[in-house]
Amino acid sequence: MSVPLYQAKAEMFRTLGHPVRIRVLELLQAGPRPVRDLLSEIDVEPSNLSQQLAVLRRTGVVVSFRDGGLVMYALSTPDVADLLAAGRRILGAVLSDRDGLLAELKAHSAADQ
Amino acid sequence: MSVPLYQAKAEMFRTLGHPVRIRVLELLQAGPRPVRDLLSEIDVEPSNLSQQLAVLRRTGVVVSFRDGGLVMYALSTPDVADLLAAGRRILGAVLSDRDGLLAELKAHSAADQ
DNA sequence: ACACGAATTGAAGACTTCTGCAATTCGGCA
DNA sequence: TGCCGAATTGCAGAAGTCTTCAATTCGTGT
Repeated sequence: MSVPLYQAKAEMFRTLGHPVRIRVLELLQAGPRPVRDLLSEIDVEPSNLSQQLAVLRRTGVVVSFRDGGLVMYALSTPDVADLLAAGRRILGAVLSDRDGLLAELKAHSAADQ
Repeated sequence: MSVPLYQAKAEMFRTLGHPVRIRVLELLQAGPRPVRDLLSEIDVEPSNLSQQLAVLRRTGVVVSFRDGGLVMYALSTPDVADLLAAGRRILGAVLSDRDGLLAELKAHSAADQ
C-alpha cells in the first residue's frame, strides 16, 4: 500500500476533525440544505462557515449547487452517515468509564441521528 | 447537543487524520503488536512513532501494556475497524471519477484489511 | 442598469501540530 | 550493580490550521 493512499485516508479523516464541519455533516444527513439554514443552526461567522464548507467540498464529502437565490449543500455519498455512526460508537466505548460526556452522548444519540 | 460533545467527536476524527496513525490502526486490526514491529513496518523515526502513539493513547483508541522487554499496543475497541472500513468506502466513492488513486485502492483493499 | 442579500475569497495574526534531535527512563539480564 | 536495547520525553524550528476582517462575486428582482 502506497504512501499517497495513506495520505488520502488521513486527509479524509482530518476533514471531519472540526466541530463545525462535524455539525454540518450531521445536519446534511437529513437531506440537502441551504447555507442560510446551516448558518442559523450553527452559530459561527458566515465567512467561517464558508471556509469550513470549502474544506468539505475540497475533500469531496459534500457537493454544492444553486437553487434560486440560495446555495445548497448535500452529502456526496450516504456512506458519510456510516462514518459518523462508527465515530459515535467509538466515542461511546472510549468514554464509557471516563468523564461526564458519556451520559450526554446516550441522552442525545437518538435525536442527533 | 452540546458544543463539548461536538468537540469530542471532532477530536476523535482528528486523531485519525495522520498517515502514520492510520497505518498503526490498520496494523493493529490484526491484533496486538509490539512497538518494535510497528517501527519495522512504518518507516518513521522511533521518536516520531512514539509521539503518534501517544496521540492515539490520549484519545483512547489504543491501549498499551508491557510484555517482557517489549511494549505492546492494541485497539481499545474493535469498533475502530468499522471506522476505517467506512473511511475506505467513502474514499472509494469520492475518488470514483477523479485521479489514479482509485485503481490502487481497489487493487489493495483485500490485502490491506 | 442598479441595488440588494447571499455566499465566497483573500489575507493576516494567533494558535496548534509535526518532525527530528538529544537526553532520559525503564526493564531485563549478565 | 552496571550495561544494553526498547521506548518515551522535552524541546525548537518549520509547517499547517483556525478565525476574523474587509473586499468581492454572483444571481435576483426592480
